[in-house]
Amino acid sequence: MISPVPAPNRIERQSLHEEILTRLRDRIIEGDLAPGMRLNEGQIGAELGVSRTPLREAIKYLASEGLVELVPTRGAVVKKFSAKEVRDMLEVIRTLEQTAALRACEIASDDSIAAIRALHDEMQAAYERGDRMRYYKLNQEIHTRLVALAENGALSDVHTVLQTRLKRIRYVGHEGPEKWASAIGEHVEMIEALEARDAARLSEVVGRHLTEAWERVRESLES
Amino acid sequence: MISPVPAPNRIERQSLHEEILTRLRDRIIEGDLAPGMRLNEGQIGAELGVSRTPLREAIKYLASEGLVELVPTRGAVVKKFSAKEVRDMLEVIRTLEQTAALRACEIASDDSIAAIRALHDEMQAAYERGDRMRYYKLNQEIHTRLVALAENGALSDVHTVLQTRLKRIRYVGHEGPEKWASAIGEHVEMIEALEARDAARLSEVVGRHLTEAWERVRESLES
DNA sequence: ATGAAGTATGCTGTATACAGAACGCAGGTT
DNA sequence: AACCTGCGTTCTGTATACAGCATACTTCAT
Repeated sequence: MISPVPAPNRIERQSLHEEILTRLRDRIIEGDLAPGMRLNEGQIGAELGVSRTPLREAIKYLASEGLVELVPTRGAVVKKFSAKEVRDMLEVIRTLEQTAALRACEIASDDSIAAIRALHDEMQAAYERGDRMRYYKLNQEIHTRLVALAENGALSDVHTVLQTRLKRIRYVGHEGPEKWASAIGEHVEMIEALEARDAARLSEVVGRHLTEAWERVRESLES
Repeated sequence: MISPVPAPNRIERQSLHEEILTRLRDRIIEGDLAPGMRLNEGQIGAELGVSRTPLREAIKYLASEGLVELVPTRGAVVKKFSAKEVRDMLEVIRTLEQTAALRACEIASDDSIAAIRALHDEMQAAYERGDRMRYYKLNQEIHTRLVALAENGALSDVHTVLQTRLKRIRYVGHEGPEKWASAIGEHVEMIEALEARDAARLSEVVGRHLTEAWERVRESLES
């Protein structure tokens, strides 16, 4: 049972469809709404304690983000990604992060790099504690921050969209501690290259990191 | 006055919000809905002859595409892009097209390249006729096709989104026949490099083409 | 027993109705 | 004259109502 939205909880004057949007995204990423599953508007609306109108608006937004697919007269279905689609997305992400890496080495301030280093240390700590969720979130955050260093809004936008589409899959793909370890090693290299402003090396490591990411998730996908 | 949607016109079983989506996109690109303009749901709904419900759904979709911005309790506003934002988008597009170019030289079939050549010839003809709209549409189509050659759905997706965001601006930027001419020249080079499967050259030309594109539009933007 | 046709139910797609917030205007006060 | 204040209008945000399509089930015929 999902707890309904408490009325005066949304102090931020956040509109309801926006809150629903976040909730649906989370439920998809967590796998509560599994790929291929049809979204029954009546049922989900009841679970969330909202009417179908703002719910439908949130679904349309998710459709544009690529997390659900709209099937005419049959509503929305949680998007199911093929192995090729995942690989394609990772390839685009690699290109985007490499582009960001080049620019980051030119313009990134010491402080912003230090902030990423701090996140990395925290991530490593989470790894050693075995705190999977925290590790995972920090991992994503580091990649987001790296792209942000390029100070290109459009670049961050498209990167975020693709990262969001893959969140569910990569979350599953990081099961098994041995997979965490290799990812950590690559991250260490990334931070070092960044601190040295070594664009070529950073680009190389980022590329390798995402190739490895593909290897980590590929087995969890049927072609 | 905008002609309302004829009821049985949508034979394709296309849902109404989808049709509205296309219409709104077109009106934004054509400048009928100018940047910064608020979208009055009542008024636009009346003009299109539809109720607010599907209209709002279409607006949410446009928001996710980045063509409009949602302001809480104040509805949607047509997104206004700064010079930097435009430049950033063009830079990402350049990266994407270069990535596509590399892959395209590896896997593109003769037929698919010939198809692009045909589009180019048609575009040149439109140029010589002075048919601006046709020229413009073929120009966009050629770029879309080039990216499609890479056979990477995610790549095409994000490219399309960015291209759509810039459509209005690039349309305006192509005013003045002298600007057409330079763009045509670059296109000729692109096709030749593609036919020769010369990835390095193609990537270089694509990069130059988009740098030029920035020069063509920059003056029409205030910083 | 199996297949086809008709019916019944549930869900989506769209319209309408209602509540609440923001903006404008008028009138009064300093 | 400028500014504050209160009211009214207009618009957004959400809920509800209704129509039409799709699917599943039942029933009948072969």
